[in-house]
Amino acid sequence: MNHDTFKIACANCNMRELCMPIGLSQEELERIDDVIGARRKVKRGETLFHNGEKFTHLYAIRTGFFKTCITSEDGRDQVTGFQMAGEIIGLDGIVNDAHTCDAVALEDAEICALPFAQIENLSREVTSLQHHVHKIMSREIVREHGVMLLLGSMRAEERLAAFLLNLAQRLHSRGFSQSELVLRMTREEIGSYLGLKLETISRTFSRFVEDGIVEVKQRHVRILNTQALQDIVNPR
Amino acid sequence: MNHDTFKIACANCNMRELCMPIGLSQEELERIDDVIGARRKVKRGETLFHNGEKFTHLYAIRTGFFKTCITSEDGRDQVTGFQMAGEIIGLDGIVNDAHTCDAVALEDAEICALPFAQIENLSREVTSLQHHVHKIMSREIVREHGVMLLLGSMRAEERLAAFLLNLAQRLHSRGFSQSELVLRMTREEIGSYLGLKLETISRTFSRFVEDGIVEVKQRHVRILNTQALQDIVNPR
DNA sequence: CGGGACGTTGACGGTCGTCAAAATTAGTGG
DNA sequence: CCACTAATTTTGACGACCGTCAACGTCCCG
Repeated sequence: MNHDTFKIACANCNMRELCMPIGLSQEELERIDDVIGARRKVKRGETLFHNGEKFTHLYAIRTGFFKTCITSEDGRDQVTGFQMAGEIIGLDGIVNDAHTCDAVALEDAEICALPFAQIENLSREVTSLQHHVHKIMSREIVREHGVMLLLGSMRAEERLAAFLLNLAQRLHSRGFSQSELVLRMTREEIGSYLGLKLETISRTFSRFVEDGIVEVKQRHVRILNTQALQDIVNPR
Repeated sequence: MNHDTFKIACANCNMRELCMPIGLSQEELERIDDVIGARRKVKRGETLFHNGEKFTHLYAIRTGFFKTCITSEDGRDQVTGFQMAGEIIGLDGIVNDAHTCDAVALEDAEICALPFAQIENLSREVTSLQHHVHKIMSREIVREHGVMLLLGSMRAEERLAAFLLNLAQRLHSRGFSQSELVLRMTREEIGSYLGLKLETISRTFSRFVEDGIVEVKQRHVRILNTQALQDIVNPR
């Protein structure tokens, strides 16, 4: 491995509360530290893992921003999610010991590689870790249910509004502004995630701007009227 | 509880290979038996659990057919999946200790209630059970990725073709015919799952019949040309 | 400063949703 | 067992929404 690797103790990691169970004892934290193989930098555009690759690790995002996407046999592409600091990716690989999607960094990122076999070992002894792993997987299932609702029953405006609100909320919970966000992905990637074409994304942004709901300057978005976005998602 | 409950040993259950890890020792099988609370009958139209209900059990389907569906605040409805014998439902409830969807029996069914706390306990000791639980959750995540691809990038014909092939394949792996199937759900429920209106489902069925790809008599469907369906899903 | 990736906007057409009516089936109670 | 009602399905006409194609504009990076 000539990757750029390094190591920081979980106890010193500011993402701890997000990716690890809270309420661990000092001893348990140290044991988890042993599990963590290495931190690694991933440059913008590089893939962390790709479809078909053997599954060995989960990855906790320390900094940066990723997309995961699948490609069907006939070349159709679908972004299945955007992930940011504190989130875990690679869960899809467990079932068949191989990843079924690509994880691509949309900006320079740092990740912790977590050897899954060791996570299973340790979670047999540390109950809170075991439960945490179950929760992370369940959370992903629930998130995808939400995406199915969005893709199955919402119109373009509703999808984009829901997308912006979700992104803003996640950034806010990480200490960023809840009204100002920088999109790390292209219009095409947003469209792929939302089941729309890039032109529709662009047009819908323009309509939001006309209506004074957001300001858009390239990938910089400022939400001027959160309530209006919520009303679009949840019309009465 | 005045539910209609009963109990059959896992060792005697013909669904064992589907819902439980293979290669368990006799002793391990017996311990899993202790975990299983009770089998229960669920009549057509009844719900096994519903949105908001406290999460305590996973459910293994022994016989019958279920749908799971979520409802958004403004009343939008989305079927998130159809489940049949051998499949596990309720995984969405883990993350917040409450179910986030309804599970409704589409035909009379029998299920095994699996107290999740006991599953966690036992899977700390039985490695193969632990790994099996992880695989089941990962499989659900991968399945949902597939649905996202379908909802995000396929046209009506492609969605329905993919749906029929998936159903036929799952029934076939359970020993049923791979060309003859009985739909347990309405056109509206198919439409909700596929992100289409019931009229579109009906029309698309009619087109398949015109093209000699399937025979449809109400909910009885006979697939006459599997290859044609595959070509629709995966155009070259 | 120049080229390529990305984004915006317009015109037009197709797919699917909406509304409506009729046909068929399933369910219920007498 | 039959009659009656409710539920489901089919089919048609029409329109809205979004995709397609095309041209142009903008930004970023070497």
